[in-house]
Amino acid sequence: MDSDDQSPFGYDAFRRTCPSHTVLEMLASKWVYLVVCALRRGRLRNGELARKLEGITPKMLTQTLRVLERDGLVRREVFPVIPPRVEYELTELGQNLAGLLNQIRSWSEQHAPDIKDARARAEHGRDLVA
Amino acid sequence: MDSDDQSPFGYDAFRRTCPSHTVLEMLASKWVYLVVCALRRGRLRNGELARKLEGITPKMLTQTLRVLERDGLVRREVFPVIPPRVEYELTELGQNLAGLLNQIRSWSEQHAPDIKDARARAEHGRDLVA
DNA sequence: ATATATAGTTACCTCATGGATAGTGATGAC
DNA sequence: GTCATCACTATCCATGAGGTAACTATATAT
Repeated sequence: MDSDDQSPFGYDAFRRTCPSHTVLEMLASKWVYLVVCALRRGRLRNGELARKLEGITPKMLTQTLRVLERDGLVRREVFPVIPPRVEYELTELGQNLAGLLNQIRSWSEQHAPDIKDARARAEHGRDLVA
Repeated sequence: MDSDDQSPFGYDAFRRTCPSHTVLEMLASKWVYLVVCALRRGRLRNGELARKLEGITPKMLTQTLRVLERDGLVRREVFPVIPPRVEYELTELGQNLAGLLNQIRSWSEQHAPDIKDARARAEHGRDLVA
């Protein structure tokens, strides 16, 4: 893909026309990555998710799941019983996204050390730079 | 890569130990994607970047470039002349990141339509769902 | 003397994200 | 009657990312 030239520059154009923006915006959300990872192995109930995602509040869990559902990445199934039972699972699209997350993780595992090194060099600053 | 089980759950653990967090955090920044794309074709001066990235303010341009420089993705070269001349270019690591951005764009181009469809379905809501 | 060009700073303000906390509804167990 | 369970929902509030606008320094050109 070398068609970078047609890419919109300027943030407004980027947001309106570049598909990457949609995805990046999702991934920027604090819990999306974790929720998708948690669901990779199969369907889970709300409570199971809440326990698995240590530190998440019910509000953020629901909010995240609603966004994911709206975007077609997660399927929500409600069992009309009492007490309530609700299960969540990745759709095909969601599993596909998990694949992208693997690519990102793979890149990160390869290169995060370089970034950390650069940060360390920048932090200790010029006392080391002759 | 199937080693999802060792992945930290809970946001704090994620942040401290998962390399993906470092990268995702970067990509969440509003201008990083655009700046890296702008520099893909070669080095540019500050003013050239400012003109290319329609809508960016000098503050955000500098801020973004400083972060990228600190993380070893961008090299900054200062020419001691007046008026000042400063050029920026991607490091090898930065070009590598551009590769990841291409993967993300590729995925996005393939699947963003599905996401948009899902959103449209969610918006018009249940009046269409029998 | 004044204007211009370049590459930034600096101070201030706004608004969205997300955290904290408490409340809701329905039913079966005790 | 009331307590527990489960899956939320509602409300308020703090933090920080990012926007706005004005200011800086220096040498050359006029």
